[in-house]
Amino acid sequence: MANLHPHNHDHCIRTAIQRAQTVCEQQGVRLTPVRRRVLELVWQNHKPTGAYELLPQLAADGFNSAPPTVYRALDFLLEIGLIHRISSLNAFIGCDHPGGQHPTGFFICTDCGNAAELPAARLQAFSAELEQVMGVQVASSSYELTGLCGVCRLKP
Amino acid sequence: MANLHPHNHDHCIRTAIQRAQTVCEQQGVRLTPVRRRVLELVWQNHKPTGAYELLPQLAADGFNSAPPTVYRALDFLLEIGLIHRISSLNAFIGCDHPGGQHPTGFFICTDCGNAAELPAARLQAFSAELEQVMGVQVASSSYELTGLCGVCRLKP
DNA sequence: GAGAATTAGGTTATAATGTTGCAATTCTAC
DNA sequence: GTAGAATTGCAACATTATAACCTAATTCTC
Ligand SMILES: [Zn+2]
Ligand SMILES: [Zn+2]
Ligand SMILES: [Zn+2]
Ligand SMILES: [Zn+2]
Repeated sequence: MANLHPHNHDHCIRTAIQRAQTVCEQQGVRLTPVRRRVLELVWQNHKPTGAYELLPQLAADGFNSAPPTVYRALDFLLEIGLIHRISSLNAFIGCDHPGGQHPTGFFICTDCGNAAELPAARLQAFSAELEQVMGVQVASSSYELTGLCGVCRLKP
Repeated sequence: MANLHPHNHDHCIRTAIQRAQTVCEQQGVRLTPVRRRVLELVWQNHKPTGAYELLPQLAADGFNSAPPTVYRALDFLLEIGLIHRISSLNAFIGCDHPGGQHPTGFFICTDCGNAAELPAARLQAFSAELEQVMGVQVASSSYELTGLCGVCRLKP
């Protein structure tokens, strides 16, 4: 929602990094320079970013830049819930409200490319509803929507 | 649901092929031998199937077997809604109720590997709810759940 | 039916995405 | 400081998907 409208994005980045540091301290894991830089790069905008897009950017910053480096950093960030993977795009995006594991859910605008996280509470409720109806036990879920965001709907 | 329990699966396959023929006639497109065989192979069980798994099976049947052949057939079947793509698995699975375009939604059991399509009406309702709440216009959606199915929950 | 237009398939090569295995280094805890 | 764990560097490789270009089959138009 907010992510789909113009805003001070530097604030998004700063907040994301700060939260990441907090989360890492709480969980007793290390936000090393590569991991931190990968997180910043994923947060450079609200568009899902491919792993291979990060390689040259990391290289430009003097970091090692080979697929395993990037994937290890991404796996780490996924593991502790700082980013999500958008599997329909083979891409990654920063999590808006890290701190606890929660279902992956995004709306992605096909016009501007921005993505916004879906309200976790509703996802949770829907997942619970389906568990009931289908008699299954859900362990993880991912909901990916595409279409036009509020801004792009009103463009010429 | 039914797909997750033992059943006469030959019936599933026959039904799927019959429906496919109907859909293709209605839409004025051709269910060629390769396309038909790929559909049968996708329906050989209720587990999502990777494109490259199909190659040797097609070859065994005397069909041409190169990636473009399989991907073209899969693209065709996706296009007219006879199969779905499970992007978290890079795999494909037959559609339970083809005939109209509808959102992709599956529950995949992490123990037995079987997948069952989610109730389309509920997916539709949830998508509409999110459109309202977020002020966006949804064009396509995909919901992928994993966990334990009713059968596997009760195993030792 | 002949010829043009469209659609489908064959073939080769290559792009894009993601992983494995192992050695070298850095960090942590005692 | 030293042992063990975690992290990184590096090279090769595996998997998934597409591009480009051409031939064959089918349908359309006359
Ligand atoms: Zn922002
Ligand atoms: Zn999130
Ligand atoms: Zn069946
Ligand atoms: Zn379906």
